[in-house]
Amino acid sequence: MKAKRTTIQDIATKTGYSKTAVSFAFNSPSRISKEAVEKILEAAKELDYIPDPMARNFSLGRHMALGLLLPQRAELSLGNPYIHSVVQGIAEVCQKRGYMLTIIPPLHSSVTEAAKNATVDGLITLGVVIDKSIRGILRRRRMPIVSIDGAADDDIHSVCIDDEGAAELQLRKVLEKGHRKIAMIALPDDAYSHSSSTSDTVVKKRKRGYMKALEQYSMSFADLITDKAAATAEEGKTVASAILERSSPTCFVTMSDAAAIGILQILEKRRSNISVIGFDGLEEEFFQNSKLTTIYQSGRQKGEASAEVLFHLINGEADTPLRTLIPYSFCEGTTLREVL
Amino acid sequence: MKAKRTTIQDIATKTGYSKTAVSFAFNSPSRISKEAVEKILEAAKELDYIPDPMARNFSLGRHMALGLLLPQRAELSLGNPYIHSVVQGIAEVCQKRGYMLTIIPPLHSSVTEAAKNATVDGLITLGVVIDKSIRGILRRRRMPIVSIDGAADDDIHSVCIDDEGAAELQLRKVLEKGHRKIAMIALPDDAYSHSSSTSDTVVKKRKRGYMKALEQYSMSFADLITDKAAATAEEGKTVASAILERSSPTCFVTMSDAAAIGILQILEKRRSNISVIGFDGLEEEFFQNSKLTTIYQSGRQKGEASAEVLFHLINGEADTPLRTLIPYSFCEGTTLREVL
DNA sequence: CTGTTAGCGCGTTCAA
DNA sequence: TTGAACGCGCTAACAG
Repeated sequence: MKAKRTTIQDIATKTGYSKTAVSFAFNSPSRISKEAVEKILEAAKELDYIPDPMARNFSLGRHMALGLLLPQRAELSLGNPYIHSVVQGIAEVCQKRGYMLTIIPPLHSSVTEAAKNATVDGLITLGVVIDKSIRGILRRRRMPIVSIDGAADDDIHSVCIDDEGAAELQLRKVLEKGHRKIAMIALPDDAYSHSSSTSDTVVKKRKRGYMKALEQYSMSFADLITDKAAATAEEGKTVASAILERSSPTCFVTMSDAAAIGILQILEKRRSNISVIGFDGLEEEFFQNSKLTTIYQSGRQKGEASAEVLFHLINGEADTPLRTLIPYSFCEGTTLREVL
Repeated sequence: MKAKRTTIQDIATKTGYSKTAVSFAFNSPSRISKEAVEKILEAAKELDYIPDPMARNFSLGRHMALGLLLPQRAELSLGNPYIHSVVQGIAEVCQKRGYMLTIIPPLHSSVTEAAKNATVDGLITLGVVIDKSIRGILRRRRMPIVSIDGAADDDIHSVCIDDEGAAELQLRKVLEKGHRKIAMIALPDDAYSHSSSTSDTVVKKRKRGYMKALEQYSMSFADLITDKAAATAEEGKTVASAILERSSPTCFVTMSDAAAIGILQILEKRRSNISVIGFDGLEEEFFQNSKLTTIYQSGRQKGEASAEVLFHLINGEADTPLRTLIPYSFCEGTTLREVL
């Protein structure tokens, strides 16, 4: 039926050389005579031969690809501009090294299944996803992994910011502006991983930071209106509407810009001038138009750093740092106002 | 040195069954006795065995991955939010089918090389990249391809909008508002592909649309200030600065929001209220904060449609439409003002 | 230095 | 339920 691809054997047969010779002609031309190389390459051209990269990689025991394990459904994960900037960072480093970047959505809703079937040389995870079963699989598959924003209480290589410090800064800015009726919108902690309940997650770290800030004003969590929202505008809207039903904060503090943007939309609709401060920060260019006050962390830098670390691990370099810290900064916008 | 992964052979040896039996235990348990399945799976657990997905895919002649061929360096491609939404759309469909999405940056700056080495079941391209050499490679590799925003004068499956109509609409809106001193910022046409010079590219189609709109006002291209900019904020800034040096348009018309945003930044800095209209449209949520007036096309829909078509091709379905048309719409913002 | 033989990698599948 | 072949290219070891 369908004509078969030409293989290395076809070229060998056609030229009268051996498969080995053909392989050499492509990969180490110096290993055989100039004449042979020429003949072989010519025959290859005639027969439309291209070595199959899959067979090649299989033979060489590699994939030439890094994998990014999405913690949730693709719509949710990739809908977050922060995650997008991480993807960008990883892709840049991959490109530099001649690698591809494989985005791996949960398989049958299971990150574990996805990890089993990933055909890549190493994995990067986003958020808290590395539970025991996944670690087991990766160990068995001898697949290196780097975690971005993962729990920090284990021996997995990770890249993150000082979440505690960043959160403290975020809330302190709010308190400095005089806000006292504050709605605190956290990220759901254990959305993906159960093991996270005992791990030191990003959310927990940030809460410690909030606590520190509160203490400086002799306040505690009990003085806040608290709720949760995943990092999507949709959830931000929902939670903002719910909160405004039952109370009237002067400021919303969120753990993601995505949620903050949803909240802003609700506020705009109501012509309310309640303050909002987000977390993440969009990349430079697209920043300016949205004047959201936020804590900026560079997803791109995180992506780059994690890919860099992962390549170290893949190449078996020993001196790879277990933790990589990325800087953060307060980014002034127009959505955090002084309380009069 | 490093302990080897356990293979199917290890399980076979340990249980006394054959490789075949082990394979069946995993893939079609009904083919062998219940007892055998149990023993084998238990042994597999003990020995920490997981079938190697690469070997599996190799054997089955597939990859379980779709590829997205980036037309330019990753920073540029992925920096464009429109492209990001395309990625999102593709990823969603991949997820639904249990596939991965492999992002393939140009290899050694060559898209052709990247196409040679892509280990995927099919490719999606963005913009004009399918020149002769790439087509040859894909033909030899028997790799199906779908082109988004590609030239439409060939036999490659493609997904696009009615660019001519959309461009006409865009410029007509501008003319209706009374603008006559218009700066038209096109996309560079043949940035990636030389063959495009004879193909009916997106840029050419849009120019025909502009022409139609101009004719309705008895104008021609000669009445416009024209220039080019790639789809990045950076290039938008550069070109805006250059144009403002030598002339004073009342409106900038661009072929990408990315460039439009750069232009807006320059105008804001100058406190100028020159109008701007873009092309692409950011996804819903993140739209509202940037009030850019633009022609909206859903990158996500394009991504979904192209992946859907590609899966049809991979599965050898015959009834696959050669052209898929996605809708577009005018999106009112605040950056296109009436000329007094 | 040029070229070949043979076997590997790992799971799948046909014929028995 | 199994042995052997297969997919496709790479490479150690060896011969001239």
